Amino acid sequence: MEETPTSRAERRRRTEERILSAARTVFAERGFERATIRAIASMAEVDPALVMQYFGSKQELFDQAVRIPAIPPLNGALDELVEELLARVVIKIGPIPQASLAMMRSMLTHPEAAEGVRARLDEQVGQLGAAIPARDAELRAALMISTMLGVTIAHQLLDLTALRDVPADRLAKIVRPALVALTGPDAAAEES
Amino acid sequence: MEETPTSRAERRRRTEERILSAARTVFAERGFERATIRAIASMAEVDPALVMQYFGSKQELFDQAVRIPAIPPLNGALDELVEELLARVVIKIGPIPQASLAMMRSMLTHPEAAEGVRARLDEQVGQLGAAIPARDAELRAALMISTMLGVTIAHQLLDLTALRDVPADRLAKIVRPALVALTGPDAAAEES
DNA sequence: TCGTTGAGTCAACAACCGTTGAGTGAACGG
DNA sequence: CCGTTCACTCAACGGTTGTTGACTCAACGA
Repeated sequence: MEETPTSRAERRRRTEERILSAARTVFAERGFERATIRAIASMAEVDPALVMQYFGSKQELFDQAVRIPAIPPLNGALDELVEELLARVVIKIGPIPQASLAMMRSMLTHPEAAEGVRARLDEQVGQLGAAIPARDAELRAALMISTMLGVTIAHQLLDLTALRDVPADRLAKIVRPALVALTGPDAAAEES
Repeated sequence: MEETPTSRAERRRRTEERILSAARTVFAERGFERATIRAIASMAEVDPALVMQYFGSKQELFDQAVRIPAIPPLNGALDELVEELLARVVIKIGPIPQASLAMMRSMLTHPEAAEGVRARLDEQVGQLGAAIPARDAELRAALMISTMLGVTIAHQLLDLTALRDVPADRLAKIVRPALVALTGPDAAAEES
């Protein structure tokens, strides 16, 4: 069973990843302000000073911890985009990356996190808006994103009782028509 | 011009309200953790110690500051309810009470605030669900509330660029069909 | 008029947190 | 084999924050 891999580079790599993992967990459940370097170090079974030595500051640790490997682009036909949105925040109910949860948890109280989320959402709004034919394309896209954001927050972070233990496909089935409705007016309903 | 109203009870009442007002402002824009008693006291032009003397603790100050005078009930026909929801979080664009903003700002990082918001939202979900005929009434109600929550957060707290300076009625016009879609299946679209 | 009450201030304590610098011992390279 | 490097620890500093106790002074009641 796994001999102690006493190799310098290897040990370094492992404890660094252990710290990052602990950081993601603690940031995700407490948010930036309440998360303490000491708690993260303790969970990673490491001295707090080591965290500083590796990452320089709490903010840089946060940045590295929430950095998502790639920004999955958002393009294709409108119907596929709706489905993709649903898949991302509803279907992927368990494996919503802890990095994203950490960012969302902190976005209302930590300015840097707010900026990060805003930038990422703005980007998605742009991509999504490009696929919407209606006037107000960007506005509609922003409202679609806002909707998914609200569902995610209520479900994952606030833990609304009515949303507990609801299978993903039931959520998707109900939310889908709402998203479609946001994509544009399907017929009349236009007046001065 | 307003002679100094040197009456003991009156002075007390006024500075207390000044502190509460400052608390609402600071809590709303910084959240519970980042808001400091000293900052609140400074804004109220009062010594920090006085805040403690009046309210006992930071948490009690928060409780009193975000306590909303009455819980506006939510009942009536379904159409009216949708309109009421829209009115509350979209139309009332300016005068969303600072107390509510303070609670929302803190709800992701401060457990007490989270509990308060959850309780209030659960209550609204119950009231709204009672007016929805479809099966999954409560689930649908929860998703409607979640949608409005998302729009409010994106618009008021995150300040999404696509939602900046958008007149309230334009928002309402686009969001309304989505809310209606969440109230239930209007026709077929039901299979195994 | 005079003792009492209470609004408001000042200085400080205790705890916590991010951060730092010196130090230790084992892996590394020659 | 030995000096160097480097992962890692220990103890502490400095700043901020919630909170407290003693104090001042003007309004109050008799």
